[in-house]
Amino acid sequence: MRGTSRTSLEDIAKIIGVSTATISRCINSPHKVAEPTRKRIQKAVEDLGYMPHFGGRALARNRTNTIGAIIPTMDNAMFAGGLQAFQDVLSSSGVTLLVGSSNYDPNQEFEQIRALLSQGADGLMLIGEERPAKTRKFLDQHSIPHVLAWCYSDASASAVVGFDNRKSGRAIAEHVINQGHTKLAVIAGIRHGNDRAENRVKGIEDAIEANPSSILLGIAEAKYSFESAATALEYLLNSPTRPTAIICGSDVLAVGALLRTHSLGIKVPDELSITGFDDITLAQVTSPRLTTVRIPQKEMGRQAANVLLNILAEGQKPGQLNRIELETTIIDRGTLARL
Amino acid sequence: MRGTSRTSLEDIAKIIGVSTATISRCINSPHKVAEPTRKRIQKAVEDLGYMPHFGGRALARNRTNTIGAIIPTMDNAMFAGGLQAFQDVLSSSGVTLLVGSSNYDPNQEFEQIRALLSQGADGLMLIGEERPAKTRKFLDQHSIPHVLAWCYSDASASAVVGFDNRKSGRAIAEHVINQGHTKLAVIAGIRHGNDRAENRVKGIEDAIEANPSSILLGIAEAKYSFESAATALEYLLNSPTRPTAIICGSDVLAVGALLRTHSLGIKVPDELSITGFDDITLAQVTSPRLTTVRIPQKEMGRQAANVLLNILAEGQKPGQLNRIELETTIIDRGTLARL
DNA sequence: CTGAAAGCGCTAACAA
DNA sequence: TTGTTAGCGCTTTCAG
Repeated sequence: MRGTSRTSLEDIAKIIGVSTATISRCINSPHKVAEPTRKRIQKAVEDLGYMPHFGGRALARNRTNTIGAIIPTMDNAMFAGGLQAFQDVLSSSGVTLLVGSSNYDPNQEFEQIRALLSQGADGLMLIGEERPAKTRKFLDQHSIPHVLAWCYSDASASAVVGFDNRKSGRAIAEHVINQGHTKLAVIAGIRHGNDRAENRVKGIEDAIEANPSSILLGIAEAKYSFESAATALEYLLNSPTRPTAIICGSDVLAVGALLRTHSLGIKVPDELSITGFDDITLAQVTSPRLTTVRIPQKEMGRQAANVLLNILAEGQKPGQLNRIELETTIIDRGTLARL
Repeated sequence: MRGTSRTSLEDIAKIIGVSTATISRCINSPHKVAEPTRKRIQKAVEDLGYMPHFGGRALARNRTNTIGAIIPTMDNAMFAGGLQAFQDVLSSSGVTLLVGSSNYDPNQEFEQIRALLSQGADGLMLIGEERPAKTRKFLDQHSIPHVLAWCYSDASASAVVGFDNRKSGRAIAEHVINQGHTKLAVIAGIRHGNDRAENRVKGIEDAIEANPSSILLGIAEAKYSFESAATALEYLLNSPTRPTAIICGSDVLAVGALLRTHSLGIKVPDELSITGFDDITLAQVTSPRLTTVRIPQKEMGRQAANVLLNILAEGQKPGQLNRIELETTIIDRGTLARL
């Protein structure tokens, strides 16, 4: 129902008696317009609150200065920081960000991709590497400029800015083992269709394999909710041999588990160690505060934006590698005991 | 650099030998096209991965099925839940959501409004009531359909779906007073340009005024960060008379204060009570868990979406009131002592 | 430095 | 049921 009264270039043109071309020029490259004309135009534009019509512009220019990002969820703070940084960089380059969320569902992700492209997104930021062939083919077929974040692989055909989940999983597990733990268990996110969750577990398995004294007593998958993690914890505690450390695939899982230990009267870390992954705000707030793996969210967002802007500006040079690997760091706080 | 190979209606038209109009029809109202033609078209569309060009469509239809939302920050979980709910409703009506963030800055908000409208947003969701005359005039002048959330006022000229911050501020303060506290202090968010923060404080003042036995020892403003809240806490604790309860304008502030009490060796709630506002995840996780005011985020998001879709569909009827007031609830957990 | 005019891809009358 | 056609608002040659 809008458009009833939208001011168009032509309206302004009529009012101040110049051609639409001149006004367009004045808006896009002011220096190409004579000083007095420019002044007049700028005043009119200001007074009328003129905004260029996006559709018209998109049509004429064949690009939109818009980038889409699809994250699995907005519900917890997981992706918020990275997205904010991503957005900040884009804004300062005059690019608008469209955000979609997929709810961790590959089909929804595909639909969102279509929607955002249809909305005119010039490029995309996607989370993680794994997606159905259908989606990959689609991106490929239309040669959609895109960058993957929250993951890293040398083999990626796409531009990628992130960290190696497997390596990080291995690092935290080794750290736990180095503290003297041998009986380990894992609470992982749902791995199906989620390479981050999957690879973190693989990394943990790598570490255990490399340290024959340690054993993996069990892996429980849980949705990213406190309740679900708590259930997983109880399940793991009920195994014949009780683990001394539980490595969690995310902070939300770790905190869910930790909260349940409180109500179960289990002392962390004295009786049980718990580690997280992500280092979201939550991790600083629990008692004891959570030992976890810090992901360089902000950095990732910033760099991903730069890489994508770069691809958009220069085109994806065939030989060019757009892969940036960032490091994660283990943040030692209070939930991991030295045995 | 896209568009090199975008498939257009015309491409398809040529290939299968029908007019662009028929294809357009087939996409927008399939029943208006004969079965066999439809099949052929649908196959071609599928095969070629055709996506309608948003700009062209926007231009021809003069609307975009896109709605914009501008929230103060994506950085903490404050608005995430509401936004997710908002988005869910929109998606199921085939409307795309554009998200912008203003960083609590009225000027940035204004710029974002322009950007989103320029992007073709048919309507907007904005947080809070207070904004510069310039912004209000702009919305008015262009008669932009919009809904305000996170606030409520009978007097609002705009559609509004939210809760009365002042009333809620009063409610939590009265609750604290009813627990026997008389010496109160407040850690508020930055009130300038933020009516939610402002009104919460006003509500607290209302309660104190209505209960002459209680006194307000101080108000400290803090940015929404732990560190900043911690500083505010120390400031308040250093006043000649020490408060027994600190009412905070948000959970982030309350948790920041609470964490500092830990390092200060002050026992909460025995030596000091603290209350929050929002009931974000954080509040369930601290020790003790935070007594706070729950905001019906999801409900607010859902209803705001419905109101806005309704306005868009029917036009803003002059006499019609689009105001929905939701209730907040006090969640009693462990940081408020009975004296 | 400015204007005229040709589209960009799509939809919506209107005709056939 | 389908095709023809005239724009939607903007940018961009190309002339002047």
